[in-house]
Amino acid sequence: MGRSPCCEKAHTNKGAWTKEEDERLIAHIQAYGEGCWRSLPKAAGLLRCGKSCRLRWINYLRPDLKRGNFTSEEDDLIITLHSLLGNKWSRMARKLPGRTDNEIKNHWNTHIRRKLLSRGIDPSTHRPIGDSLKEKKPKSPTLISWDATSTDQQEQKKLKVFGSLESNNRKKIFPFQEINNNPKVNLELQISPPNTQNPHDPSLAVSDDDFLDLKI
DNA sequence: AAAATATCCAACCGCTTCCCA
DNA sequence: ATGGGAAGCGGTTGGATATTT
Repeated sequence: MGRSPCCEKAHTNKGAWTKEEDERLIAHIQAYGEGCWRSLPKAAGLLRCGKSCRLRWINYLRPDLKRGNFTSEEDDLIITLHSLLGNKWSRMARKLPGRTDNEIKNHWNTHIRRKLLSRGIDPSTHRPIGDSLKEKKPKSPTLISWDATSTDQQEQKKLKVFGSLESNNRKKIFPFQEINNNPKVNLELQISPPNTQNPHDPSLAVSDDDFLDLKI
């Protein structure tokens, strides 16, 4: 007794979308808006599962998508966000307007991971590979550091970021100390895990999104 | 020029979370 | 409080394209 499938799979198309399918989906969403993905395919005259329609729209057809190559600033932001969030691609996408979670995930796996590895940095821990092997458990607060030395400009600049939360008095404090103005190169982050729950007053809970409301 | 291999990324799958009756 | 359906999310796959041999 499994769960009922999200859609009738017997008569649905799979694989790459055709131009006509794209046009149908765009026309339908322009007319009726997003949402109700389960019923959308039938209403739009598409032989697709609702999930597939949603994905196609979000990852490819949405008019606000940026597309094209990632800038080095976007790369840096992704690295920073990944060090804070891990593989929370959709959360990262919220901080990168015009980019989708899928796009960021693919870019991470194909470009950024390799870039970090070539610099001797473990992409999952953001620590030098040697350190990652030596230390099994990071102490709290977690220190994340990496060397992103720019070889072309021979810049040696550092940004230190200190984040902290104060839940007792309804204040969130993020004293970010920028030692230099260029976050592209040697970057060290010191973070503490967000205090997402206060047993005494749930209204004081701070979301990870609040914690990440950084100006990087 | 052809075959083999590597890379990229759109799309799928299945699990989790959210929401509402 | 709870169960079920819908949406969201992240890991993975597979096909198209690029590069190398």
